[in-house]
Amino acid sequence: MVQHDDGRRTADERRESILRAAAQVFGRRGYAGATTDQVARAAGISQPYVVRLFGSKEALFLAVLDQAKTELLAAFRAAIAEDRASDSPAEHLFVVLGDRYVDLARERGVHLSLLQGFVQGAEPVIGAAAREGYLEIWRFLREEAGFDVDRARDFLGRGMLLSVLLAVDLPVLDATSPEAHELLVAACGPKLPLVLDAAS
Amino acid sequence: MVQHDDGRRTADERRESILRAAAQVFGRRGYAGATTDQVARAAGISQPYVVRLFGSKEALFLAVLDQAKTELLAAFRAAIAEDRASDSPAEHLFVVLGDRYVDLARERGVHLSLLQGFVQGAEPVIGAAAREGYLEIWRFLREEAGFDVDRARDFLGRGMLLSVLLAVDLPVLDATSPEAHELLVAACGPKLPLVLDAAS
DNA sequence: GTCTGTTGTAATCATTCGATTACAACGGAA
DNA sequence: TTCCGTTGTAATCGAATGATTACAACAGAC
Repeated sequence: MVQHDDGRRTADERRESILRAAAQVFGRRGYAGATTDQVARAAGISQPYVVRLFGSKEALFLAVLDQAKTELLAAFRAAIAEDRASDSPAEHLFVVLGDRYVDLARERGVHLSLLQGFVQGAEPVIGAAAREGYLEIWRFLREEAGFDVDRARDFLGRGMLLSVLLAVDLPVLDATSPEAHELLVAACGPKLPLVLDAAS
Repeated sequence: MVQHDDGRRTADERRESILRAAAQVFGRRGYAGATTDQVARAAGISQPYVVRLFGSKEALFLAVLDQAKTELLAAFRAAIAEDRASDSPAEHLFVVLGDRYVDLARERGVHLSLLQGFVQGAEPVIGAAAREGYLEIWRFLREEAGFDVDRARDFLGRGMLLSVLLAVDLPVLDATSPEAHELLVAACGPKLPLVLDAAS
């Protein structure tokens, strides 16, 4: 048209920024609640282009889930590698991985989009992918992290608690509600400030 | 029309059955993913009547959330009353309330609709109600159940874990995946059979 | 029997949203 | 320059959906 294109990117670059934008939008609104147009605006492109680069809204959501799961496991594996290097007590791994999980809150959208996927168990395609992803995380905790059943369960429980607190957006009440603050401290520990300014 | 009405109920009775149906539908599909028509069919009435008896889809969802929270707290308070009657160690309350929480899985929709509410923190009205509900549960654990911060956090973590497992519908993999079974046993304990046939 | 308030639905409306189509602009190769 | 594949959008379509309206059927009061 009138103005020349000064923002041309390769399709792969576009797909990456769409994935980042979609993780935010799906994470906050959920699969059904989010629109491809919201994703498009967040990525700075038009709605039809989002659909064309991923085929469908469902395919985009599956890609978001896969990327979130991949990032999560990559962060965990990196933490294990470091932990193995410095010889620390085996028990320490529980804390180290927990810290990494909280750190991921900075990566807006990882926890939230994963949880939004888990909550879609009734969807035929998405539900199956979400279940498989959940099992993959469980398998990681049991086999690669070496947690026994009880420890893996406790770890997962702590993780689900933090994820739900982020999803319900409890950080917005941190300053005004002492109980909310108490709960957030209990869930995040000393890393609460990090979570709080990631949420704002 | 041709067939005479043989199913007339009072408006309050209708509201109750709509609430039960809506807890199921919203619980499985989520707020945005569920339609008022699906709720209507599940309740055996027409879609416009659902809207008229509750004003709007949003108001219906808020009513579902409130009812689920009320049922949850009522079950907990009943358990505490029984526990206080028989003199049991204070530590035992953690197990007793946990059992009640798992028992609620029989009441299809309580866990799921609550979780679907928590996941809607970005919605202005629903998000605020969900946060308030979450704090109310936390307050209960701290004040009425008398849990210290760590115990309350662990309890809530166990609860969120179970809720997410139900939401992702992991029970459908129990028979075919040993890992899924292991995870379900870890989360439900000996009450797993109860959860499994509630899910089918 | 008639009148009135309650229960309930069929029809329909306006909006939203994912997807499709047609087309434009740019870039590199020949 | 000409051509063609890639990147991108405007316009639009059709289906789904929450809500509204108009109306029907029944129950109880009188």
